[in-house]
Amino acid sequence: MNNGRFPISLHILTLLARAEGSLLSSDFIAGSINCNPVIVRKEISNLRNSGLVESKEGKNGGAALAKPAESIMLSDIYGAVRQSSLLGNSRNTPNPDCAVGRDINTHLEHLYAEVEDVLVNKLHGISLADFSRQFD
Amino acid sequence: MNNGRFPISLHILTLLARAEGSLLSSDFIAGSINCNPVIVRKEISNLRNSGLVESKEGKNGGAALAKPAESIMLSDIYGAVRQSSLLGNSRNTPNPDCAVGRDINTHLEHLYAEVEDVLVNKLHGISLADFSRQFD
DNA sequence: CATTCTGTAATTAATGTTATTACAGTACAA
DNA sequence: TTGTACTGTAATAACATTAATTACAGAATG
Repeated sequence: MNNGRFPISLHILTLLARAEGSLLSSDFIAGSINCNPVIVRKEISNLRNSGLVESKEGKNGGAALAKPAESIMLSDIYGAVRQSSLLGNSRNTPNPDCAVGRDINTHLEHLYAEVEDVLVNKLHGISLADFSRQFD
Repeated sequence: MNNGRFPISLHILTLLARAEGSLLSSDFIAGSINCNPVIVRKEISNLRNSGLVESKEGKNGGAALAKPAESIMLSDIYGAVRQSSLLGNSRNTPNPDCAVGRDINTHLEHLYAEVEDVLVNKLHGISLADFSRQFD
């Protein structure tokens, strides 16, 4: 994952945590992140699917946390945005006639699972409340 | 890091570990990875700069490990290829007039440093010898 | 019922990554 | 001493991914 989705989602959630329940519009959030509001709405849509955020349409609509910031762990955010393996994958399928090429993807997957496990454990120890408290 | 550099470098090094000192050509290695030999030469050049590999030009040239596979840790490989933060960065600079926007990059950096630390520790516990033994 | 907002699709623009081409230089071996 | 088989590296092109933009239907409010 080397795109901006994790930091953008964390930014959104930090703003929502600090808004303490009042609805924030995608325009306002985009103004803080300095990105396009459609990107914000897409990320909010994703966070909603993960149960972290709820949103309201129409005039005076916007988004708010779906549960207390104390109970949202950074690992939840990571899980919501994760899409590819942490340390990358080669684009081509390795040569099956080579002892290393044949099995490397299996062993890589195993390694990545182990490594991601320690990362997720670490993130599981930090709540959104912890993170957003730093801005006080 | 979401490109293929880590897996490609690990693939190269695994082949070299198993070659036990005999030189492998970039063409041979590229054949196992199934990528372009120039990519292999570039990665080898990078690994050489990190002191993990040595190579010889000219006829019958090629690459070999610069030190025993037992003393090359996966964290060394990670360090050799790492170029961007693990969990990504937003492309735009956030709004400095917003309490969150103003400080989020500082807090993100701090978080990333902590998280990367546990990842590197994990990788530091696995040697290239450990990894390549799996292919026996 | 005009206004302000979300939700989402479709397109374009920007960026990042890998492949390819090209060629100079090195080492070996006949 | 010259042909051959390699590395090293730059420059470019092809491809993939990511973010921005445009467009518009639909929801809630006053």
